Amino acid sequence: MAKNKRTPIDTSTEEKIKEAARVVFHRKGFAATRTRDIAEEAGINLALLNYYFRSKQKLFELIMVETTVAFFRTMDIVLNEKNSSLEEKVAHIVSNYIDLILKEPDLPIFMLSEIRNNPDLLLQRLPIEQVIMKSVFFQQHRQAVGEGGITEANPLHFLLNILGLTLFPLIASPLLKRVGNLNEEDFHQLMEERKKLIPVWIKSMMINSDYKPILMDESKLKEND
Amino acid sequence: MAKNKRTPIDTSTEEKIKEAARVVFHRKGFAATRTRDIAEEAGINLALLNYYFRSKQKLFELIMVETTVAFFRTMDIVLNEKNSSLEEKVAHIVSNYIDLILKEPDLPIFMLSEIRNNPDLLLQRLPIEQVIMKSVFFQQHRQAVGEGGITEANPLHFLLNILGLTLFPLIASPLLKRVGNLNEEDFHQLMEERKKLIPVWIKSMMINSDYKPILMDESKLKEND
DNA sequence: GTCTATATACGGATAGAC
DNA sequence: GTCTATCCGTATATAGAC
Repeated sequence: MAKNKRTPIDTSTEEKIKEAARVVFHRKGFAATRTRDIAEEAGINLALLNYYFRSKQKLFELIMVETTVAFFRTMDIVLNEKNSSLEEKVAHIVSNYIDLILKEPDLPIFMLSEIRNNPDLLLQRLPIEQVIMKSVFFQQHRQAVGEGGITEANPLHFLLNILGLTLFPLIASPLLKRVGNLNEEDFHQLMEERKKLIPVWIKSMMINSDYKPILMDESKLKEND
Repeated sequence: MAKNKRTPIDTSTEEKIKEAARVVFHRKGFAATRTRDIAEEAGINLALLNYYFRSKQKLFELIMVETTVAFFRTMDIVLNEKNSSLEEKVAHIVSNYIDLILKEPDLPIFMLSEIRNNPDLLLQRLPIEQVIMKSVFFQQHRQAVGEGGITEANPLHFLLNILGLTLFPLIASPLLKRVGNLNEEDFHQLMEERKKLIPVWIKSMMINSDYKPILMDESKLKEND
């Protein structure tokens, strides 16, 4: 905050290269990306890339970390909302991820590919485990299970189901468009439908139909800001 | 069949290279794979690769086509079973894909990555659309919708839900293992659980609970062998 | 900071001996 | 068919002028 002296619209060369690198790396992955592609995308000279970032590898790691953090922040924010019910959180996760990935279609495959190539390097340092397993979301899940409101005790199944229903069509979108003969417009509409449908499906598959929404935060969770 | 004169256990050099190429391409993708990696994996000399397959590109396309065909054959066989109900087909799809991908963990990300890099080349020629949209599975779905047995009229949602619940945990397995602190054994067990759970979930989320299983083939489908 | 020119390394592919 | 040695294009990275 204190030393943030960048221009409001940060169109500096360094920032242009970073943005271009993000786009190209996301689209083609590390190995298939040439530094020339990035320079061209950024509209700058190739030598400047090394001037600012030393190497392709260093630039990539920078992008990779930023991307991963951003991806999990989307989840972190929703999973730890203080004033929403479990059902509301489900709807938020679905909606936020659909919006995010419709805007950044290359994000999931990029992350999954590159994490696979470097499983430890990226995952060992980030506190993903903490963020998810100790989240308000999981606390609420545990509480609902205790009260007989949820039929499946393993919270991983619960989260996997939400993410599977939400992310899989986005991940497999090239195939889906081909199989269903959908253009971009149709595909977006299908995903908008799923924003409404998935929370309903999750409810009927995992939440007892006669369970009263007493799984509000008020009862158990303290707001310690 | 007629000209199949290969040795029973085909351990020929050509076959060794192909198998090695399959493994390495699946693990690292086209761009990150060096022909030297394949040669090493196969335990043969680098020059032999070009002797048998002319180029890295040609070898890759061979592997890619074989992989894609095999992947969709798994779906094709189940989707067009003549003597199974819709619910049975759901269970078969889930079980078959879980078994397949536990054995070949790199398959999904490999296919999705490479299809993305070359959307037309691979998908335009294969009759994926026909296989899926005109399958017995989809006919049965349509019939069940007509009889009020299924609540969601769009068959794409139906198939996406099955595949999303099944494939997403497999696709995201490195992340899942980290988040849930699962070793390989735990992970396999989780997927075995899902073999049983997913068909039940699908039933409760998309199939009317009081729907009689009259959606058998006998009534409508002809066996025209 | 930004450019041109170039050094250096790496990977795909082939020549030619065996 | 299989090997060794090598060629050659391409991509990363740097030197050095401006």
